[in-house]
Amino acid sequence: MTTRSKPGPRQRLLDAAQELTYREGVAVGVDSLLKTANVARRSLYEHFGGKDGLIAEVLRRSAAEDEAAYRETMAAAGDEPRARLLAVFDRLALIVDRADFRGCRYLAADLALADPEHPGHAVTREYRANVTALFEAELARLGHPRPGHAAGQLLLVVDGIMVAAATRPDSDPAGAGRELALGILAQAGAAGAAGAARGRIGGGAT
Amino acid sequence: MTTRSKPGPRQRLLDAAQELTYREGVAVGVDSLLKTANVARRSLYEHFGGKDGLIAEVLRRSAAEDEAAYRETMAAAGDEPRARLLAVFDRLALIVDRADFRGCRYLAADLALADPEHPGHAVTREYRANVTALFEAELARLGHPRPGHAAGQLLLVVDGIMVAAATRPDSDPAGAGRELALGILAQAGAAGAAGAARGRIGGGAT
DNA sequence: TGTGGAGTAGATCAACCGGTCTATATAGTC
DNA sequence: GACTATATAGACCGGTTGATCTACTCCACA
Repeated sequence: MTTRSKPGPRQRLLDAAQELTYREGVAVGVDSLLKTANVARRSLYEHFGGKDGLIAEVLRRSAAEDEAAYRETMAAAGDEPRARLLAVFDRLALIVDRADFRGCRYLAADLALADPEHPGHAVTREYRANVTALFEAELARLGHPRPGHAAGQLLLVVDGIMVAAATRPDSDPAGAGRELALGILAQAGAAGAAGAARGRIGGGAT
Repeated sequence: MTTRSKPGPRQRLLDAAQELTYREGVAVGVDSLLKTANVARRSLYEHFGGKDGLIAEVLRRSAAEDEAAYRETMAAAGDEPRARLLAVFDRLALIVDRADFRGCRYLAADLALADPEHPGHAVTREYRANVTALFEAELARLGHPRPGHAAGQLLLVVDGIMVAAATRPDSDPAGAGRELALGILAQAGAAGAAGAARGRIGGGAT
């Protein structure tokens, strides 16, 4: 838009697609993408090979950005693992309350891309694995007895927050989810102090 | 399938659509629905007014069935509210592990139906409200200090289980979710014992 | 100067979409 | 037996989809 060193068709297309596929879903028409990006039809097929390639690339870029945002959020919260993890949920509360929030892009993509061979699925899978690993590292530092399990639980809560925020925003999903996260983190505190006092802690493999 | 008093086109169409829209999403083509149901094209428009009407009706029927399943599960678990609620998550573990599990039908429908005025959205909204109410009633009986809030949390966990099971089934989502549910119920136990002995805790209204 | 790659504009394509139509067949009822 | 409801079969419609193709413009660089 601004007359600033013209970003080039590829960039414009990625920008437009990133926004449109989130707002309207990955089922947006190619024409709509081209028109929004002010890009010739041919450029799409030159740069991305087709709509599927563009969508996959958009998911890749989004995932990289979101992962970076996770890291930044945690970095800004200091060194204490507990504070770093809670900061994630505080940030989630802000995201979810934004007027343009429309749910989780990756979940929507997975549900909308019927073909299980679509390259987008691999991207979303890796994204989730990376976020889980991020959680797990903090939980391990926190001394949680089952960091891998708890990381999965945290991601489950994150997923639940996103879904609840998208489908019934009145229920304060972020607040409810944060409380659940607190419960997960509390197990680390209890286990750290009292060991296996609660008894349920089985094979603690990652 | 059995040659049993021919279910009629309307019923056949509903049956086929209920299965196909779950397996392939609500974006299935009309032709595919008609062919699977062995129903004439015209019958669809006679009975449901169009594809949207059929989808809405399928969602209504599914919601009624699923609500009934919730009630039956709880009824089969006896009278104890805690056992009744945990039975829901035990059943969820079975559902999620079935080979034909493909995520939450209602969430997928909400994400796929771009038009916010689509009649399907009202159905899914009511379904979620009904399930929440079901949870809330048990939590209130359990003496939970914030049954409405906790019910929202339980539904958040249910949503999280469904999403996690659909997107990363290796993470034992049902087990992880059940533990979270236990934590929510535990709050009732703690508050219930103290609250019942000392009198009511604030905000006890539904 | 001029050549070639990149981008644009847009016609065109086959396939498919949901929906309407006519014609025909079947079943139940007076 | 005739009438009417309902269902079937399938041609047909306009619109849209993603994709291919040609023709033209533009600009950097040799």
